[in-house]
Amino acid sequence: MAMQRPFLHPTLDDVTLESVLYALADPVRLSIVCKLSSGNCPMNCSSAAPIRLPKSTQSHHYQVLREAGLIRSERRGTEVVNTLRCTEIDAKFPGIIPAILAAVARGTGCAAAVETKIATITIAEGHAKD
Amino acid sequence: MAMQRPFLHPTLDDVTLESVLYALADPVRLSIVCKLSSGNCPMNCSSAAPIRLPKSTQSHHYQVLREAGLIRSERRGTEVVNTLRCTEIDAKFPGIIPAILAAVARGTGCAAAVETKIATITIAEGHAKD
DNA sequence: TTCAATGGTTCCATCAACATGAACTAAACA
DNA sequence: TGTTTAGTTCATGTTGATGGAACCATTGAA
Repeated sequence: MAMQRPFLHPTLDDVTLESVLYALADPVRLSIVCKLSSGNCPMNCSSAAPIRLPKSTQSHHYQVLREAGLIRSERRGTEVVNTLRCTEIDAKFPGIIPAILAAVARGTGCAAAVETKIATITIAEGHAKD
Repeated sequence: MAMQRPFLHPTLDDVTLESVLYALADPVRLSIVCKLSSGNCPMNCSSAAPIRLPKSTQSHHYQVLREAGLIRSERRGTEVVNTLRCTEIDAKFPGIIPAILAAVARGTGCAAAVETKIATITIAEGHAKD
């Protein structure tokens, strides 16, 4: 049985500012990074992503984050655990990640809204089924 | 004769972290912001954009920067002068813009490569004509 | 006034990249 | 050998970047 394709992580040299900014410019991905950052420990994909997000969409977002150099992914049995590469990134681009996370934490960034929005949709669907 | 359509600038409240990051995630736009920042004075579109960039492309990028809240544009006769709204943005999202500009200034960001790339193309075209 | 030059904008087509639903796969375990 | 779990891959509609062509407003000269 063929081994599953391994994950590719860019070296720090290959990480570009543009890719990092691009990866963080999406509310879902920003929310994932925030959750990984607040958890401070490896998290599998489902637990770090907003609830009720299609798996394919999750997989895509993790790929973007991984290829931008923001996270490191490792297989553990059936699941994939992800950790932030914040320390490395902060060594190359000092201050950027902390400033962004701080903005989100203050509520001026709207990553929190993703959870709220999805919760709202969930509620609306629940009502629709009534 | 009809007045030219006025520019629309978002209020600081309407500026989102995601839009700001998205706008800065493009090498051309990042290069424009750097040039405006280093100049520290209003600059018209052509002088802030990388050389040899088609006018329609410039126009598009200025629109994205304007709608993200990063620049303010005003008509002065036949030209449009642009200024950074860094002070405002920095009040809402402290530290982000300075950290990004610092990364570019150190050469770890690749916005400078835009000019280099275009200069290379220009040289190559020059050679081709020989 | 009329006319050309300047500096941008708008429209359009093209091509690449992203988001997501449907179908598929590897690993773990009964 | 099922069956469940957790992600991946494929196919497709949507969006964004790019750049050529045509257009518009302002300025300055004849």
